[in-house]
Amino acid sequence: MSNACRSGCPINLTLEMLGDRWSLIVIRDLMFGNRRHFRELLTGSEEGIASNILADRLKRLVAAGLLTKSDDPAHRQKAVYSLTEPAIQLVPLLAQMGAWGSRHTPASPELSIRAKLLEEGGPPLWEAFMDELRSLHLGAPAKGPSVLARLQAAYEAAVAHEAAGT
Amino acid sequence: MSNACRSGCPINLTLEMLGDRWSLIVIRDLMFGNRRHFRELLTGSEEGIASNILADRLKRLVAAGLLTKSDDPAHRQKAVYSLTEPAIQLVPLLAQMGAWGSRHTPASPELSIRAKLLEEGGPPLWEAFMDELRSLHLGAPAKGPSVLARLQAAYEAAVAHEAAGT
DNA sequence: AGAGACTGATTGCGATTTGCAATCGGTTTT
DNA sequence: AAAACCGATTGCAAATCGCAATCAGTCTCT
Repeated sequence: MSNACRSGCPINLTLEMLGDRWSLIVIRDLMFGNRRHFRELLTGSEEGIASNILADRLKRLVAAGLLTKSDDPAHRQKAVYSLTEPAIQLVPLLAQMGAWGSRHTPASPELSIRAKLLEEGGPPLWEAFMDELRSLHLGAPAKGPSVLARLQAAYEAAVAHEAAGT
Repeated sequence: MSNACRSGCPINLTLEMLGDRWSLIVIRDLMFGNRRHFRELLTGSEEGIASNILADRLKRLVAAGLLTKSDDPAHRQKAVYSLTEPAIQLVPLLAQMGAWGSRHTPASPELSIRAKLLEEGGPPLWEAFMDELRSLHLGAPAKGPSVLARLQAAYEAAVAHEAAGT
């Protein structure tokens, strides 16, 4: 993935930075999965990323300025990964990606609930969610009710509804 | 890139389909560069894709239902590649990708003009552009003035302005 | 009709990337 | 002190990438 800088096209440069199979998965888990530590990212997601791949992607994303790495004050051995402002501004991109995937791939209906809610909310909801991420990751003040909790509640309701029979 | 289907998450499935360094470049050129033939895609873009990679991506995108391949009635040897409806619905995703890249990568200012216009236009402009792509690729009737021409004119004006000194 | 250019690919091959398993030294918990 | 946990690192085989050369079929030009 090193840098050849094939062209100055913004779409191309975005692909050079994020266009692989794992980088956006990591960012998705930090963004929607509320995960902060290496181990949470390693075992928490359904996709099963290998530890060396995760280590490599975290290193690259930190180097690219999308994540910061800091020490956990409570546990000296733990590293805490946080989204930076450029990564937080990927919310609209991931929202569109989720919306497209829920419409044009055989995505799980329960997992698509969040994507559809984010899509229906549109830019206003994205902004609220970005504010929330800023407060979670940068210590900025939160302004409204938790978008993350709302998305999660809708997902769990869908799962419960599914489990309770059609 | 074959199919392991790591999870049913819509973001993951979108990445499994499009998350590599070239697939979206090909779609970008079909979408914004008005290219239809293998040779145009091969030599037309700044990034310099290799012919075997292009052949592979075209094959995969056709198999995934994002492109169709048909014979050029004028030149029997030529194949014509067209965007299908699912690919046309990638417009918002590519718009967000361009917007993010123009803000957070060292993208060329001239090449960022189109991305910024698409972003400022928002969903209404995207819809108009998608209608235009449908008319170009599927033979549906066009409804308004050409968005593509407007974007291209803005780009060329920026290049001319740049060439004429600051 | 024949020479040559152009079409969409395909092949060979070396370099890189991927992903799995095992392991590491250090830290915290028991 | 022993065991579990932490964020990685290494070895290795497989897959992928990307460059160059090449291919058979089609079109143009004379």
